[in-house]
Formats: sequence, C-alpha cells, structure tokens
Amino acid sequence: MVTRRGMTRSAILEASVDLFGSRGFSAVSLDEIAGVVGVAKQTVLYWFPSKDELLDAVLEQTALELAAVIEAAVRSAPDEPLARIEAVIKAVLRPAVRRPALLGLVREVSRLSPDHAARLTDQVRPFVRRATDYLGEEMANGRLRMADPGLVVALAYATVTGIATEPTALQAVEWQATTTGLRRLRRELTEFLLAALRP
Amino acid sequence: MVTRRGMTRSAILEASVDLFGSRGFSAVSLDEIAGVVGVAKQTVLYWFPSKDELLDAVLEQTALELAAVIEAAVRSAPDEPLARIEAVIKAVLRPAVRRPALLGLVREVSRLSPDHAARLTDQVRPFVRRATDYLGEEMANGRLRMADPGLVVALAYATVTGIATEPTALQAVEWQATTTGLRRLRRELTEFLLAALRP
DNA sequence: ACGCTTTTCTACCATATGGTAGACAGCGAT
DNA sequence: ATCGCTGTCTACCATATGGTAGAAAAGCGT
Repeated sequence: MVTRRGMTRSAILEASVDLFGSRGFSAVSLDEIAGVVGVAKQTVLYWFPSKDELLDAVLEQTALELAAVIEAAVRSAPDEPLARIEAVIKAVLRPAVRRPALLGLVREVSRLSPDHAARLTDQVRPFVRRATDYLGEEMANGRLRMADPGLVVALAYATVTGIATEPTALQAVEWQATTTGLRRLRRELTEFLLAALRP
Repeated sequence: MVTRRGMTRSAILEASVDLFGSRGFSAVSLDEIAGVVGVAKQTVLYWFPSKDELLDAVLEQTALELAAVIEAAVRSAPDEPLARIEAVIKAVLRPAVRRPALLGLVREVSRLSPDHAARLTDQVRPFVRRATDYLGEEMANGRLRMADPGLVVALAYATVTGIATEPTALQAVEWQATTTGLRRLRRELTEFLLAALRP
C-alpha cells in the first residue's frame, strides 16, 4: 500500500523486534508480522527468505542498536568507572522501558537454536571483551571492588535486562509504570549496581 | 510402557518443566513431550485436558517447589538478613544450575497470556510480601542498606534468575560450567548481592 | 470369571504455519 | 509503446499441531 521507497523492509524488522521480543520467536507467525506491518505474508518472505533469516536480521539489528546506545553513553561520560556505569544504565533503561521488546529479544537468544545464539555471541564478543578488560583495569586501580571482571559483567547484565524485561516481577512487588515509578526504578537500579561495584 | 502407579502424570510434569523452561512454551509440542516421556500424545491429553492446563499445572508445581526450597533455606539460616540472603542464594543456585529450566520457566511467564501470568503472580504474592516486609524491617534496623524494599526484592530476583538462566551471557564472558566454575559463580553472585545490600 | 473403572493407544480431523510458484502492478530507460 | 526490473499479491501446498472419538488394555473388587 503505502511503502514509499524501501521502507517495507525496515517496518518488518521493527515489528519483528517487538513481536519476537515480547512474545518469543516461535509464538509469532509470519502472518501476524505481516498483519502488523499491513502487508501480505509473501512480502515478508520476499525481504527475508525464511523466518530464520528474518530472525538473524532482527538479532543483528538489535545488537547494533544497543551497542550504539551503550557506546555513546560511555563516550559521553567522564573517565570514572562508576560514572560510566551510571551513564550506561541511564542510556539503556530509557529505550528498554519504552520498548521492552528490545532487551526481551536479547533474552530470547538463550531459547533459540545454538546457531543463532552463536552468531549473536560472536557479534557481541568484542564489546564484552572491552567491558571486561575495562572493569579489570579499574579494579586493579582500586576504583572498583575487586572481583572476577567477566562474572561482574554478566551479573550487571543479568540485573539490568532482568529488571527491564520482567514486568511480571515488578508487578508482583506492586510497582507502577508511571513517570515517578520509572524514576524511582532507575534510581534504585543505579544505587543497587553502584553499591555492588564500589570498592 | 513402564508407568507403575500414577507415575505418568508426574513424569509428564517433569518433562514439561524442562522443555517449557528451556525452549519456551509455544516452541514445544505435545508430541515432543509425549516422546520424551515415552508415551502417546493422547496420554498427555488424558492427564491434562489441554496444553494450557498442562502449563498451569507446570507453573504451579514449579512455584511450589521453589517456594519450598527458599522457605527451608530461610528457616535454617540464623536471624541475620545477610546470612539469610546468602543461604537463599546457595539454596536456589544449586537446583537452578542443575536444572536451568526451573528458573527458565519462571522467566517464561512474562511471555505468556496475562491469564497465566496473573494466576502465578497471585500464588507467589504472599511470599513476595513477606520478603518485602522483612527487608523493610531490617533496613529500618540498620542491618541492610536503606532502599525501596519492593524494588530491591525485584532487583535481587532479576540478578539471580538472570544469571542462572542465561548460559549465553555466561558463555560470552567465557565462563565454564565446571565444578570450580560453579563455585566461583556462586561466590561472585553472593558477594555481588551482599555488596549491593550491605548498609 | 465377570463387570466396572482407570489408563493408554490408534485412528482421525480442522486449522495454522512456513514456504513455493507464478501472476500482476509500478516505473525508469530506451 | 515496450522491455526489464522491483516489489507486492493471490493461489496453493505439505506438514505440524492441538484436540476429538472411541477402541483396546490393565487393574481390581466381587
């Protein structure tokens, strides 16, 4: 219908991020994606030859988006680990809460075939490596609590994605998704992580 | 085949926990569950009239199991919040790592229909309530860092389930699932949480 | 042995789903 | 005008899946 210039492809990607991320890969049909985009299923299969390749594209794009957000946050923060961590939290939490599917998709990876997981892991590895190295240095400098840098990265990642992708858990502790609720969540998350990492 | 006395039902439940928890509800077919149990699909549908009711039973059982483990850990620990938290981590991490699907299933809840999620939330609410109240008291006593008790419960939950259910993340930081790796993970997780909660 | 209940299995069925084949439309270049 | 290319659609297809109907076992009390 509308689809001016190659916009269909990106619309499909966007809808797929939301659907895969919120309900899971196999719970979403190509028909449903097509319906959301307002296009026939075959159009989806024209841009992405199979559901699997669509998933690969979705994963890759999500990883790139998140990496860019984190990268920018780190660069704009002063050269102090706690400040940088705070900046990253702030930068990630905004898109994560506005679009829970983003991190939900990342979390989905562990349920997919090892192939897909491996492809994404490979893509993300350099970033993880840099984060691990950085934390290791700062621990040696005494600006962070001494610990296993790799596991600390994994733990911080687990905390942030966990809290951002489990509305059920937040609902169980009677948290409200209002503006003030959001601010409180960000503050508590930040203090939680900083307390966990301070020397 | 074998199935002495009403064992079939519990075998189906067990297999379903593993499959739903590791790969997600909609990615698992009744045929597959039946295959794992070694029984015809209709036998599954005899014990659980539909896939949805099977899911409900699986969720309920998992919640009860986890609650029992946590309850026992809390009761056996001394009356000191940090010691109790450590005991809970220890108690939960063992079954969680041996059977990742357990927590994976809990995490799956947010992807399911609001109905299922609500049923589980209701069941878990009293436990959450008690945990929140307890943390609140101990914060007032100065034995824990001052914070929003509800959000702290959610954050600690997110950290533990996140780290226990994302092999992909752990793999990305080159963690190995050996005995020593497990011990290191438990130590780091404990220190991480205790540091986050200490006054 | 015989009935009654519980448990499991063998057909089936309707539908949803990923994917193929090919027609049709828009459009820029010649 | 028409050729060729790109993008979208309609028409199908094979298969997988949740679920139904009812037959065969398997116990079990009498």
